[in-house]
Amino acid sequence: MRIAEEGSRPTDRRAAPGRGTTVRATRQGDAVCAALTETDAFTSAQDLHALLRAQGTAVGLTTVYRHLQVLVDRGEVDMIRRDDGETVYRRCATEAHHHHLVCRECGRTVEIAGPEIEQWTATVAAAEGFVDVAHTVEIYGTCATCAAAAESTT
Amino acid sequence: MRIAEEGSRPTDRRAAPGRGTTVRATRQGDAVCAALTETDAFTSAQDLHALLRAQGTAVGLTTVYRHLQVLVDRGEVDMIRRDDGETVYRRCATEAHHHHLVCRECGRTVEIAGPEIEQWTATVAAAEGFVDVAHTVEIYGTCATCAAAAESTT
DNA sequence: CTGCATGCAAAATGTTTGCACTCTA
DNA sequence: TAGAGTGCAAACATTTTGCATGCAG
Repeated sequence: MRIAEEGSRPTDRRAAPGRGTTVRATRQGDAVCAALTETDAFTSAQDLHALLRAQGTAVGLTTVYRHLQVLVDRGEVDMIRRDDGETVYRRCATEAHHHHLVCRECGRTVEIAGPEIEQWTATVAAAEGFVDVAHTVEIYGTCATCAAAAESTT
Repeated sequence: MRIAEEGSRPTDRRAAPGRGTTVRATRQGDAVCAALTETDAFTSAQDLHALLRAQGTAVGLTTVYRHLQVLVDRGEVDMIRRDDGETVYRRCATEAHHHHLVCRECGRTVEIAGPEIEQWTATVAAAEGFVDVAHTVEIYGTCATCAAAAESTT
């Protein structure tokens, strides 16, 4: 069993809290942040890159990845791995622990808090003697809008 | 937003129910099944391949992937995507819907049923107007054994 | 001016596919 | 013997890294 080695590298740099990506304000950094703020859906680095490019803001794919990574490390952005393997990112309203209800059509996402779930996972894990517990809970479905659209098409 | 295209290809072939991988019994197919049955942990195709090879059973990596895919399609094997991107497989006791409590050290897994979770996700999704709902719930932690081992090492 | 940030090209992963060959039924 | 199964090599897709250059502070 392989465990991803967590880099304890000196990424201790912290920029002006509130805005910004890394220590410096750059056109690219702002662009990534902006693009991420504008969309409500979980977006992949590739899509984000294409989006920026189409929008006229030229940013290297590498740079997009790097900024996303920093934002995730900083907890400003949520990251989940889609079933097809792509990693998707989203700027969530709360930095507190929460889960997502994602529309599999349009990607629109609703943040949900579930005290009962936290409780349940903790209980279950404890019952089996597990410690240092974490969990992933994501709900996928079709939102009302997309369902209606599909309906009218059919 | 890209949705993985579900192959509705003519994989309608069904072998003797109970054992087997595909329609024919082969050394490789049996080996993959056996290896999967022997371990209690979620295992990646790569690890499974290495395992078989080390064990003396030469099987191509491609073949391992193909058998795993078939087994998953058939519902005989559970598949989840690890955080680091690798897809891991496991033969579960029940083919019914359930979740997993996975030890992040040794990979040992406990299958858990959570009626309250099913209930909760359905309720939450419905409240937001989502239909055709599915969910993923996995709990990760360190099992008692591994925790004890870590303890004595420290 | 200093050195963080950028981005191209190339490497690394993990997984899938084309195709000729093998072996089961 | 027919064709499912196998496996090598190559294609793929996504993400990461090396390195020379550019720009913010």
